[in-house]
Amino acid sequence: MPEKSNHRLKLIRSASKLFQHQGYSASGVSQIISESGTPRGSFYYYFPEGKEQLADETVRLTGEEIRTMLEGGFAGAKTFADGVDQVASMIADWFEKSGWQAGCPITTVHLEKTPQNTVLTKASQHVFTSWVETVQKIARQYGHDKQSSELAQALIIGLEGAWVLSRASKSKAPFYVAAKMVKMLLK
Amino acid sequence: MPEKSNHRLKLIRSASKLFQHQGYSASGVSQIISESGTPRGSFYYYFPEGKEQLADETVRLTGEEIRTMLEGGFAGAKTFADGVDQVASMIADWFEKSGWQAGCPITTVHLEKTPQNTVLTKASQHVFTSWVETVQKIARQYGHDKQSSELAQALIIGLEGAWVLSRASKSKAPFYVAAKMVKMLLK
Amino acid sequence: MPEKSNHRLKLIRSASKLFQHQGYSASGVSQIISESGTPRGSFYYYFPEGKEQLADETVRLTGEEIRTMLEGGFAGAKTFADGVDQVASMIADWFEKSGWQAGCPITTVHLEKTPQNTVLTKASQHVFTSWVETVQKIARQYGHDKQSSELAQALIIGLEGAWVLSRASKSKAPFYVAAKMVKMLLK
Amino acid sequence: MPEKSNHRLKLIRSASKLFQHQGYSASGVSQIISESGTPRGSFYYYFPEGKEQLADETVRLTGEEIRTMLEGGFAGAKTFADGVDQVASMIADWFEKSGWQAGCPITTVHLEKTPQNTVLTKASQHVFTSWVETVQKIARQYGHDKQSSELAQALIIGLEGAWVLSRASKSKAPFYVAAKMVKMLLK
DNA sequence: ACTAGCGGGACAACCCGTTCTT
DNA sequence: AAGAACGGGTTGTCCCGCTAGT
Repeated sequence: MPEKSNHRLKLIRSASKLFQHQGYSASGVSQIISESGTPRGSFYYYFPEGKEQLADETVRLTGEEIRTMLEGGFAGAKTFADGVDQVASMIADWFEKSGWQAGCPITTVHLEKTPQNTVLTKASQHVFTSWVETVQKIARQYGHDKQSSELAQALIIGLEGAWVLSRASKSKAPFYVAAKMVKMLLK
Repeated sequence: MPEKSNHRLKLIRSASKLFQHQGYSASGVSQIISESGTPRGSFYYYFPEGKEQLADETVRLTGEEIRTMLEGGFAGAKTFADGVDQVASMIADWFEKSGWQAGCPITTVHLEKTPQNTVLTKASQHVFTSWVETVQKIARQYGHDKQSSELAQALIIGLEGAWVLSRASKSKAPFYVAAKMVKMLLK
Repeated sequence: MPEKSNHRLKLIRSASKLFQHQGYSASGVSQIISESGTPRGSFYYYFPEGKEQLADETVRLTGEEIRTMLEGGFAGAKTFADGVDQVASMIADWFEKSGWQAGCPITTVHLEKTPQNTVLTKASQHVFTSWVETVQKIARQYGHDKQSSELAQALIIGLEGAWVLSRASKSKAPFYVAAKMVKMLLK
Repeated sequence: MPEKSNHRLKLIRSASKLFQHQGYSASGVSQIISESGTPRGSFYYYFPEGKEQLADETVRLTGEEIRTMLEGGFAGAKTFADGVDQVASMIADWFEKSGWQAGCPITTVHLEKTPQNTVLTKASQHVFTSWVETVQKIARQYGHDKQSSELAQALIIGLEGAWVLSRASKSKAPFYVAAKMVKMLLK
C-alpha cells in the first residue's frame, strides 16, 4: 500500500472518479489533471501513451479494487445467499453515497470503445472475467460446485444491470431485486 | 408514423447507431452528419438546440422501438416464462448480428451524463420507466399480479446486465443466464 | 486576379512569408493564422488536411509566382546573358529589400521534409522542374538549343546557391557571381 | 581528436544527421537524444544552454569537417579545375549514398533561423566564410590570384545550389553542371 | 421550408525544451 | 551524470452561429 508516487496515483483516482460520473470520452485529460491537483506536465511523463494508457491502468486498478470488495462482501457470510445480500447492500450503499452518480467505471469505459480498440477492450474483458472467476471460486467454497459458473455470471449480470437502473431511478431497489434473483438460482 | 422528413430521421438513425457503438461524447456531430448522408446545413434546422436535442429525440425514439420489441417478444408466448426466453433470444440475436458491438443506446447516453444534465437524464429515465411499466403490464396479463413490479424490474435489470457482459465476452450466454434468473422468480 | 476569398489567400501569403523567414517546422499554424489576421476557425475550413495542405498550396503558388518572375526577368532582354543578369538583379534586389531574410520558400520547405513525405516532396520537385523547363524554353528562344538544358539547370543552381550564401553574407555579391558563372557557359 | 566524452560527441553526431534529414526545428531534443543512445539526463550536463548550444557546436564541427573534405578534394589535383571536379564528385557520391536525403547541415539550420538569432546565424556565417577562405587559399596556390575570391565563392554557391537541386531530382547531374560552371570562370 | 458556405472561439490530446534533485 | 518531473506550447477538432440563396 505504500504509494511510490503521489501524482501517478492521483491521476488514476481522478480518472476513475470522472469515468464513473461522465464516462471516458467526456472526461478530458485537462479535467482529469486539474481535478487531480497534479502539475500538467507530469501527465505524459507517467503515461507516455496518453489518455488510453491512463484509462487502461484505471480500469485495471479500479477493477481489482471492486474485485476485492466482492471478496470482502462475502467475508463472514454463513451462506452464499448471505454473501450475495451483503455484496448487493455494500455496492448499493456506496452508490447512494455518491449521490447516485458513480456508475461502474469499467462499464462506462467498456461501452464507449468499439471492440476494435484492443487495449481498453482487453482491459475491461480482463476485469469482468476476474470478477466472475472470483465469485465462482467463492461459490465453490460454499459447496455450490455445479452451479458455480452460473451463479457467478448471474451475480455480475445482476449487479451491472442494477447499477444502470439504480442510477436512473435513484433508488437501491434494483440491487435488492438483483440479489433476490440470484439467490433464487440456489432454489 | 408519417415521416415528415427523411433527413430528420436519417440523422436520428445515424446518431442511434453511433451512440450504441461509441457512446455519446465520442460521436461527433460531424460524424453523425456524414454517416447519415444528410446535408450539413440541415442539422441545425431540424435540431436548433444542437446535439443534445438530437440525443434526446434519439433516446426517446430508440427507447420506444425497443419497448415495442419487448411487447413483440411476448406476443404469442403461452406463459410469461416463455416470453422472457423469447425476449432474451431476440435481443441476443440482434446483438450478435451487430458483431457484439451495438450496446444499449439508452445506457450509453445515460452513463455519460451527470444527473445535472436534466434533458438527457430525463429522457433515459423516461425510457427505462416505460420499459418496466410495459413488462409490468404484460406480467399482470399473465396473472402475476403480485410479482408484476418485481418481475418487470428483474427483466430489465437482467437484460441490461447481460448486454454489458455479453459485449465483453462476445457470447449470448449472459442473456440465457439472465433469462433463467428472471424465470426463477416465478418459482 | 480577383480574389475569390480573402482569407484563404491571406493564409497562403502569411505561410509563404513565414516559411521564407523561419522555415516550415518553425512556423506554427497558430503563428501563421495570427499574422494573417484570419480567424482560427477558418483555417481548417479552407485546409481540412491541415498544415501540410497549406504548405503544399503555398509551395505551388509561390513557386508559380517565382516562375513568372523568371519569365518577367527575361522580358525585353536582347540576349540570354542580359536576361540572366536581369533575373539575378531582380532577385537580389527583392532579397535585399526583405532585409536579407526571405529565403527561397521552396527550398526551406523542401529541406525540412524527408523524401518519405510524398506530398511536399512532390510539390517542391514540381516547382523546381517547372523553373528549369521555363528557363530551358527561354534559352531555346534565344537560339541556345544545344545548351538549353545545361543553361537552365545552371541558372537555377546558381540562384539557389546564391540565395543561401547571400543570406549569410547579407550582400548581393553571390548573385552577381552566380550570374557571371552562368553566362560563362555561353562562351 | 581526443574525444573527451563519448556522449557529448554522440549527441552532436545525432544532431548533425537529423539536421541534414529534417532540419533544425523538426528535430526534437528527445529524438536527438534517443537516436544518439545517450542518457537523457546527460544532455543538459554537456549542453547547459540547451538545444541552441548543441546546434551551434554541431554546425561548427560539421562545418569544419566539410571544410576538411574540401581541402582533401583538392589534394593531389594537378589543376584547380581537376580539384573542382573531385570535390563535386565527392559530395555527389556522399549524397547519393545517403539516399539523396542528407542535405547540407549548415544550410538547413541557417535557413530556419532569422538573423535575429545571433548564435546560430553567426555559426553558419562563420562556417560559410571558412569554406570560402579555404577555397580561396587553394585557388591562390594554383596561381589564380586575381580570381581567387570569385572562384571560391562560385564553388560554394555552385555546390550549395546543386545540393538543393540534387535532392529534388535525386541525381548527381546538378553537381556536374555546377562544376562545369565554376571551371568556365577559368576561361 | 430547406440547404450551403463560411466563419468562430474554446478546447481536445499531445509533445516541446527545460529544470530539479540526487 | 542522470532519472524524474514540469509548464507552456503544438496541431487539430469540437459544437455552433451567421448570412445567403434555393
